[in-house]
This record gives sequence, C-alpha cells and structure tokens, in this order.
Amino acid sequence: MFCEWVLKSRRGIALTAAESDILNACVSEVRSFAARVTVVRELVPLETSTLLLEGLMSRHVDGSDGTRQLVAVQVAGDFVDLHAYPLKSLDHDVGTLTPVRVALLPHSGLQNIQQHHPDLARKLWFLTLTDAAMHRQWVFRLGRLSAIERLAHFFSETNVRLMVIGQSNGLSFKLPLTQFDLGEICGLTSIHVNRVMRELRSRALCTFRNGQVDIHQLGALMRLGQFDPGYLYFDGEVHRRLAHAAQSQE
Amino acid sequence: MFCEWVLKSRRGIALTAAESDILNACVSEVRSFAARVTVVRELVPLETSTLLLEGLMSRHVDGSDGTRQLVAVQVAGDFVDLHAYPLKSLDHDVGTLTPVRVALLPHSGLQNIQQHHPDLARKLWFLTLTDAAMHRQWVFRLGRLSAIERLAHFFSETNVRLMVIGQSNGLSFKLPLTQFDLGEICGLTSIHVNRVMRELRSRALCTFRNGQVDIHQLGALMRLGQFDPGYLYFDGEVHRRLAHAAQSQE
DNA sequence: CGCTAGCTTGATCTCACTCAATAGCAGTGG
DNA sequence: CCACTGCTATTGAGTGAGATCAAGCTAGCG
Repeated sequence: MFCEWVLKSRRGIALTAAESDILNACVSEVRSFAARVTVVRELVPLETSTLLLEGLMSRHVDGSDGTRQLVAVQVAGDFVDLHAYPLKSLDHDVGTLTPVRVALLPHSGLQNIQQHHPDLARKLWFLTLTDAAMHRQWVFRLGRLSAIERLAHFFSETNVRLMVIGQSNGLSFKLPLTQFDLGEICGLTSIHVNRVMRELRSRALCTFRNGQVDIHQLGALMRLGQFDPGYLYFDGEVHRRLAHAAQSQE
Repeated sequence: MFCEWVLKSRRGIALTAAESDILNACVSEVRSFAARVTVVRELVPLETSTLLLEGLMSRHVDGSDGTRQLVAVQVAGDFVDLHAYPLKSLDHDVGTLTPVRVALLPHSGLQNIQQHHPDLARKLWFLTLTDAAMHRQWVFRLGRLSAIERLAHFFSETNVRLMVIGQSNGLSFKLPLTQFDLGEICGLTSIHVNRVMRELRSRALCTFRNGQVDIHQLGALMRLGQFDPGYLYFDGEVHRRLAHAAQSQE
C-alpha cells in the first residue's frame, strides 16, 4: 500500500480501491535517501516519477548567486515529480529536507494508465493541478505579504496538509526545518526569520523550536497569513476539523 | 481554426492535424470581452474552459486589503482556465487586461477527449504543467530578485512567449499594460516601477512607453533577470531565434 | 475647456538586509 | 575527558531598497 495518502480527502476525487491497486502495481522500487541530498537535477531526462512515502522533500529554483528559492515543500502522499511524466524533464531541482522513503513509478506504467484508465489519469492530472494552485498561493505570499504574514501563511498551509495525512492534530506538528530553510521558503534571510519567530512567539500566535511547531491561536494565525484553505481542494470534512481545532482554543 | 497557437513550438509535442480538428470541434462559442472586466470568479463551479484567441488576460489572487497579485498573464493560444476541467472551480479570479476574443470549450468535450484520445489528453495535461512551470519562475522572481531584476525577468519571459505567437520580433513588442499592472505582476508599487523603468532606460536595457516595449540589449536584459527560457519548454528553434535576436545587437 | 487616468518627481519612513559578534549543541578526534 | 569544528539560534548596530505620502505633469476625451 504505497498510495495510502495519495489524493486523501481531496474534494470528490478519492481513489477507488481498484485505482489504488493499479497505482500500487506501477511501483517498481522503493528507495531511501539521506537528508539534504539532491534527488533530481533540472533538465535531466527522467524515466520515473517519485511518490513520497515518508519525510520531507523540497523543490527549488537556483539563483545565479548560489541562493535558492523553494517553490514547494512535499509531504507524504505527494507525487513529487509526477509532472515529469508529461514534461520529460524538470525545470527545477528536487531534494530531500529530511531522510526520506520514496516509491518510484516508471513512466511506462503511467503511460499505461493514461491509455487505459482515463478516470485515474484525470485524477493524476488533478493532483498536478493542486500543486500549481499551491504555487499560486506562494506567488501571492511573496508578492503581497509581509515577513510575519508569510510565515503565518506557510505554517497555516503546512498545518492543514499535515493534518490530512495524520501528522498534525491541527494545532501542533513536527517540522524538522531550520530557520534558514524557512527563509528559503518565504524569501527572507534566516536572521529575519529568527526575529519574526520571536514576534510570533511574543504575540502568542505560535512557536517553532527544535523542529516542532505549536500553534497557540490557530484562527488568528490563519487570519494574519490571509490563509484560506480553499486552494488545497480538500473536502468539507477537513475544513470542519480545521474550524474545530481553531475553536477549541477560543 | 481556433487552436492555431495552442502548444505552438512546444518541445516535441505539437498538435497533429487530427488533434487540432478534435479540439476545434469542441469549441461551442466565441465571445468577446471588454478590457478590465472579471471573467471568472474564484470558487464558482465551471462547465466550460476558455481559450484565449486575442488580447491579454490575467489571473490574480486578491489580498484582504483590496490589493491583488497577478499569478499569470495570458496571451493568445493560452488555455486560460483549462485547469478548471479537472478542478471544477478555480482558486483565483480571471480577468481581461485588454479587449479580448476567446473560444469556450464545454467540459463535456474535454471529457470526451480524456476518454477517447489519450495522446491529446496528455498534451493538454502538458499545457497545464507549463503553466505551473511559469508559476514556479514567478515564485523565484518574487522571492529572490530585486525590483529591477524582476522587471527584466518579466520582460524577457513575455518577449519569448510573444515571439512564439508572432507578436514580437525578439526585440520589441506591444504590451498594453500600465505601470500599475507591472506592479501587480512584480510585487511592487507603481511608483517604484516607474523609477525602475527609468533605471532600465538609463542603462540602455529597455524602454516601456505607451504600451510598447523596446529591448535595447536583449542579452544583458535576460542576464539581469536571470532569465533562462528552459522552463517554457519551447523547442530548439525558438532558442535559436532568441539567441539570434540577442546577437544582432552586439 | 475641464476632467480623469496614467506618468513623474521629491521627501520621508520603515521593513528587511547586511555585517558582526556570541552562545549552545552535536559530533569528532586526540 | 577535553579541544576543536561546524551548524543553528540569537542579538545588536547600521544600511538600504522599496513603500508611503504628497504634488505636479501630460495627454486623451467628453
């Protein structure tokens, strides 16, 4: 069962048992990678796509001066580079943030799904589009929000995504990143991230220590980050759980 | 012939004549919209998707304070909200920047393509993924580039995209936007855009007047914006034409 | 002619960056 | 066991890019 979390709780598009089996059957190999290694480099032609089973991965674009900008953080159940199937090669790098376990799916298997299982194919398409929807929110975040709002938005997004895969109770979760990583995510220096985290702590909104996020006022945090989970296309049940978690603190 | 420019010059994935016909047959209606109107609002369930035939459109995310951040600028041949087919509704608004002409394609027709023309379906999937690739560059632009670099990057990107559809010779093109629009694209105020444009002019990189962009040093402009057209997935011919245009100025 | 939308410039402010220093902590090797 | 190294977090001081506020300017247009 590799695809336990794939499309989990997505609005009206859950995998059927049969589809789940088909996808599982495509897995050719399960591999592990250490933390902080590059798994896929841009431009390299790819024959397989990667399904993340455990750990955190990143997708990032490199600047000419050695800095990099994360464009996505991937969690368990994410099809990290499914888009490599139609695109053939990627326009960015993929790396690990923590030690990870991944399943590899050869494109020949995906090709087979494309040809013979149009409904499943559409669901995979959907999956790549929620990725794009997250990209759009990241554009918004970087273009319109202040430093503290960006971090509030990122924590809010990550909270919901981890909640869906059982790694957050809606109020606290493990997030083994450094302040430097948060800077690469939010377009800030790690020093400024540090100061903003202090501000978030002193305003009793959330704390981030030793890779652990504790949210003290979920509602206020989401409002500060102008976060509305609609773009994640989760079902109503997820929204209810989130609202409930927020209410439990009032 | 509505899909003249669809997937034009995309690396190894041009439409066959038969596929072109199938897509054309899906068009239910051609409509025109005035400049500066909202065409699709977020969250509204959609039954059709929009193919842009003429003019410029925008996709934007609204902030709570009335400001907005553009997440995409669409040109002729772009399938503005093709992603509405798998997603059912959008996570952002779609509007016009200039007067436009669009073709509407009911999702039932796309559904038919999905079921019976898997190769064409994969090409449409590809199309939505190049959109996501552009989003990623926009994230990079906003997260890592300075104001002048952002504008250089945007002009470079737009130049190539318009070149492919015959609306730029690689060095100058019509771009009927205001400085305020450029601000909404690059996460800047219109006042600062004005100052940066002056800087670009005084450095003899490019000028922007009356909706007309003239690039004086294409190579230098692209370098300043850290622009590499790879993420647009155009074919080698496009890259050659671009290199040639840049060389013609040295 | 006056009105409006967009462009331009100046003065001031502020958020976030840069540079610099210190502290804690884990791992490593003598 | 302790010195040493490297990584992360933290805090301070000074700087700067871009925002904000305010005012003219220009051109199209009723």
